[in-house]
Amino acid sequence: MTDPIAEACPIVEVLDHVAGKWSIGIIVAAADGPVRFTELERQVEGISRRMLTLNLRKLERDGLLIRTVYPTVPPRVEYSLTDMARELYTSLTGLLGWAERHRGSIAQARAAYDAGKTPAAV
Amino acid sequence: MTDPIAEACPIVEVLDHVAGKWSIGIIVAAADGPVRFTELERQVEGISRRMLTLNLRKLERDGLLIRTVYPTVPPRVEYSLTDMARELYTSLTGLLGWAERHRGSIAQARAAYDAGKTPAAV
DNA sequence: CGGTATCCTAAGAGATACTG
DNA sequence: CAGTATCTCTTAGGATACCG
Repeated sequence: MTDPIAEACPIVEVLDHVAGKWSIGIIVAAADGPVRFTELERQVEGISRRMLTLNLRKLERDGLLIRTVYPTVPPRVEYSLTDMARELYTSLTGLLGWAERHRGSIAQARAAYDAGKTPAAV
Repeated sequence: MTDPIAEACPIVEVLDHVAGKWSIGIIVAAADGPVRFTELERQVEGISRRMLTLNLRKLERDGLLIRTVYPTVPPRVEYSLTDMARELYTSLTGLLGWAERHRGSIAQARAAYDAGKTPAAV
């Protein structure tokens, strides 16, 4: 089975974890150095505390994030990317770049598509 | 705002459409030529008819797929990638490659993570 | 500060019968 | 063949109060 489609299927599981709405934001936010929980909460805009925690755990479990706890008086927890995640970040930026370049076209395509459907409410 | 995080946020919307569990499979399946509905139903394994339709519409709306209907006696509908989508496919293969290279490590990381948590049920 | 725990709503997703 | 319509169940996700 060198068939790319057959290969893709289980991989999509992996991608599902990695390319999730929030995962990408978290990875990007952690890309340039260790980040603390509250920093993430601020930087990954729109995320709720719950979702942040869940995604953080998921990424940690998948071996993409390292969670370091400093047992100081005000607790300090830092998240940093593993090498694997850094490599992913590279691929991600490709995707990010694509999205950036084409989001205008996508918005236009949507508008055009909708224009051809909705007003047909004869 | 050259801040990559701030930039990433609206883009994630785009990615959300494009990097969805099924979208990737569909794009990959359509990458090497026009594909028919039933072909997709078979190739994107595990997808339900409903989800296939919904995702197909979504991708068409975003200007990533072109839907061509041949008004023949048995209806024939073909889906093919737009140039934009082909470009995306390139970025996607990068991600796919990453996932392929690391899924073993990810599985291991998961096992290790779980091993350190679950048996602690003292 | 860095989370859990809890509650609730909306969206995602499967199955499948029906239709032009 | 290529969908649509429906029904149902499971998650994703938001809000927020509380705790070590």
